[in-house]
Amino acid sequence: MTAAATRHHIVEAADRLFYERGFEATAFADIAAQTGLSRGNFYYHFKTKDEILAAVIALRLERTERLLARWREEAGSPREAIESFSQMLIGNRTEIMRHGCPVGTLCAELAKLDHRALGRATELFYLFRDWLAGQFTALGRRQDAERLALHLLMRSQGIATLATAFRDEDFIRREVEAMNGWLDSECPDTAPLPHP
Amino acid sequence: MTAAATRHHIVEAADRLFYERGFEATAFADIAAQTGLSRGNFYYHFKTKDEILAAVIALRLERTERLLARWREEAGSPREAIESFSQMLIGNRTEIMRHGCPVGTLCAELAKLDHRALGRATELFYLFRDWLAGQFTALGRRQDAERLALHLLMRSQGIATLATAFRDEDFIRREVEAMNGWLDSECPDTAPLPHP
DNA sequence: GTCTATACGGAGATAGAC
DNA sequence: GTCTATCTCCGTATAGAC
Repeated sequence: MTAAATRHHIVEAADRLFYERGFEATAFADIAAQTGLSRGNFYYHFKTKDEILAAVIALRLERTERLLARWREEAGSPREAIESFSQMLIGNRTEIMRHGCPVGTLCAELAKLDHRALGRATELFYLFRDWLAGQFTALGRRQDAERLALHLLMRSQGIATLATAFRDEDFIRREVEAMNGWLDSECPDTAPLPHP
Repeated sequence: MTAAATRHHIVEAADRLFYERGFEATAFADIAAQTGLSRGNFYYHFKTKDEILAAVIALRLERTERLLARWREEAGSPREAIESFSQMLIGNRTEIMRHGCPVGTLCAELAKLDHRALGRATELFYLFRDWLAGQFTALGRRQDAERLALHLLMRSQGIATLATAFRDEDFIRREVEAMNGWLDSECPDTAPLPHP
């Protein structure tokens, strides 16, 4: 295996563990168990645990950019693109009920740790915000596109947090419905036709 | 100092530190520094760190019950009582921007740790939910009181999470306004009169 | 009740063989 | 590049003096 491949392997395992258990609670031993590598080997690829965190955030940023690009390509309209966002909560409901939103929980943990990487992690939110704002702009809401985008982000975070505490799948579905209803009321001309 | 007083002193310090830094990231040494007690002394009052956590959650449950009772007493109407809830986000904005919501971030951390105390921590959410549902019932919305209550809780969590990541006070104020606007639309007959 | 001293394990990190 | 062995520090928890 090449160095780059091993490195990527480590980052992928860390990515999942940081999400499932949290950054601090994840030990090198956990990553070692996941990857089948020895602890000592990590230090050939990363000098510190913080460097692994930085690589994980970079990976998430790349993936998020690709995801958003795909949503835009596959959507027939900005409205449909936005609904890809809200549908994500349903598609990922199992993981969300167990570990919350990967972005929100990482930022929350880093904020408490007063960790220097918080700013970088917040970039993940900015990606979603700017992408959503772009869709609202395309819907003719250029003036308040950012406000609308942040409102959707806010709702997604609230849904994820409560879903984790309550472990309630119906709650997620109901609130995603309400989110789409809010979209209808804000952008009525884009609302999908009701079923006949 | 009596044993009960010392115990309470420990729990209060742990309460603050668990909120500010998180449960796992808080060490006995931190609590010792806060209280002026020695590490060894803790074990006279609590057998394990988990017992301190249980005591912290119990303290928060008591305090929350008292807070909700006070809100109800001081409010001139159920609608005013509900607005005490949304106003809390503004009153506590500084702490929220630094450490998030004490309830949401604790539940999120315990969920990731797969900690047995998660259920007990979730009781904090249930207190707010049931209290809010009670206000909606008093407003004549008995049928969907719980749904409305969870929606408000959801928004409070989303606001807190984004406020922590973005460190944006204006965002909080704007979303609290939107929250009150949502209240107006759901319970129009209770809406306060617009300023003349 | 509170202290000091200490056990014990696990964390991140390093050194050097292969 | 990857391993094993090891270092050091810090975490929770215990023992026992006062």
